[in-house]
Amino acid sequence: MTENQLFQRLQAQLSTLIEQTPAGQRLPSEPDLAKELGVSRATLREAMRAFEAQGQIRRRQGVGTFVVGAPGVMETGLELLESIETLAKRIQLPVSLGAIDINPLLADAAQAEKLRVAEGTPLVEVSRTILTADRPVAFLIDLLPQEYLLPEDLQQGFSGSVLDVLLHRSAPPLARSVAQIQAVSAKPQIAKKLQIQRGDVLLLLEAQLYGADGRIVDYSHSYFIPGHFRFHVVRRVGTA
Amino acid sequence: MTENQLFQRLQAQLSTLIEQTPAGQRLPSEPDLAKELGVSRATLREAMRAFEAQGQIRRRQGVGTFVVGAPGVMETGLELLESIETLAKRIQLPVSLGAIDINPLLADAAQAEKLRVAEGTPLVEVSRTILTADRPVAFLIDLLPQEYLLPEDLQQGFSGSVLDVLLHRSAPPLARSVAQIQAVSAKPQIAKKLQIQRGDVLLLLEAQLYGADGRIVDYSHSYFIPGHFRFHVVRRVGTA
DNA sequence: CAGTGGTCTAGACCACACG
DNA sequence: GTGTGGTCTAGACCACTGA
Repeated sequence: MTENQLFQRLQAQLSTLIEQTPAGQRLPSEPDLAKELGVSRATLREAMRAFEAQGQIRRRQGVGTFVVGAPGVMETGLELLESIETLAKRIQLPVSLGAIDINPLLADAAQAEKLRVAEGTPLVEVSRTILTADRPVAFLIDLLPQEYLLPEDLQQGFSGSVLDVLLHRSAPPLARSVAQIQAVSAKPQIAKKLQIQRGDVLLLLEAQLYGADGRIVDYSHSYFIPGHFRFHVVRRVGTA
Repeated sequence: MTENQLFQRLQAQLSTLIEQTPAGQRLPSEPDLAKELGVSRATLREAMRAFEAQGQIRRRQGVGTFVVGAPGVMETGLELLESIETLAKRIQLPVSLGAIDINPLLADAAQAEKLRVAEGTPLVEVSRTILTADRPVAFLIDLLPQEYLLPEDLQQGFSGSVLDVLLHRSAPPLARSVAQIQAVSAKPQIAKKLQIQRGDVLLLLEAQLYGADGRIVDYSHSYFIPGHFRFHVVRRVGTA
C-alpha cells in the first residue's frame, strides 16, 4: 500500500484543521465536514474522538464542535496526598467547583466490603466535578462513614474537597492513602458528567485513605481527562 | 424512559454471555450475534469493545472471537523500579517474551531532547511485547544511547529487559527513575502490536531513568492493557 | 422552529486465517 | 474458497440548544 488507512489520513487532516482554528471558534458541522473531507459521518466522528478525549475540542449537542485553547496542565507527584483544590492553588491554576452531589445512604454489601464496615452502616457519598475554563476535567467520588463526616459538615464554606475537610479537622488522625492507578473507558454516566463521549479514555485513581488506627476513613474514585493532568512518581533503584 | 440506552442493555447481555462461555471457547460470529441480539453489527462491535479492552475477550481477524479466562493480575507498587520480568517472577506468574525488535539509530531532534544528548548521537531502540498465556499484555519501548548499551549486548541470554541488563551490570550507576502516568487511546501501530483495536484504552508509563551523575540513561514508554496489571502507590499524609 | 451532535441501521467491501 | 473480524458508507431518527 502506498497510503495508510483512511482513519490515519483523516486524523492528520483534522489535526491541521484544529491547529489552524482559533481557540473558541466553531468547526464546521459534522455533515459539512464529512462531505468536505470525502468520508462518511461515522468515520469522521471516530477520527474526531481522539481529539475530544485529549481535550483539544469540545462537542456540545445542539450547539456545535469548538476548538479548545491550550489547557493549563496540572502536574504533580503522587507521593504526597493532596486535594485537587490544594494542587491548583499551589501551581496557580484557576479551577472551580462544578456540580456537587451529597448523598447519605446505607452501606450495601459491596460498599461495606470496600470500607470494611458492617452492611447498613450510615455512609455519605460526595461526588463533584472540577472545572478549568468552564470545562469539566475531573470527576471525583468520595465514600465514607458518617462517623467521620456528616452531610451537615459540608454546608458552609465547603470548597468541595472532602480530603481538605478531613485534613484540616485533624480528626480522625490520618496515616496514609493507597491509590490504585488504572486506565478506563468512560461509562455513559461518567462521560455525561465530564461532557465527553462514552468510551473515551480516562485515568482513574481508586484510593483508600487509612486512619492512624488502620481503619479506612475514605474510599474514593477520581476520574481525570488526559491532557489536563500529569501525574508522576519517583521510583527508586535497588533491592530494598 | 423506562429503559436505558441500547448500548447499555447490550453490554449487560454480552456480560452474561461471556460469563456463561467457558474460557477459550469461541463466541458466535459477529453477524450471527448481531442478528440474535437484534442490533446492527456496528452497535454490537461498539459494545464488545469494552470487553476486549479489559482483556475478557480476544478478537482475531479471520478466526473468531474467543473468551479469555480470568487473567493473572500483576499487582505491584510503583515505588521500587523493577522490570516486568522480575515482577512476574516475584509473584510467580508465567510471562514470555513476544516479538522483540532491536534498532540502532541516530538521535533526531525530538529524541535528542528527551535524552538530553546531542542530535546525531548513536542510540539503540529496543521494543518488545510481553505475553501471558500467549496473549500480549504489554508493549515496551526503551531508547538509550549506545554509550550505555550496544546492540551486541543483547544477543546471548537476553531476557528482553533492558532494565535488568543495566541493573545487573552495575554500570553505569543508577540513581532513580521518574515515571509519568497517563491514560491513552491505542494508536493503530500500538494496537496492532497488542492485538487490540485502535482506540482501546491503555495505561502508559513514560519513564526517565537517571544515572548517579544526573544524566538520563534510558527513556522508555510502557503500554499496559488494563485488567492484567494493577499498579498502586502509597501517598503520605502531611505537609512535608 | 431549524440546526447541531448522539445513536443506530443495513449493507458493502476488504484483509486475514484455515482448510 | 469460505468464513471470520476490520473498515467504511449512506441514510435515518433522536435529543438537545438557541433563536
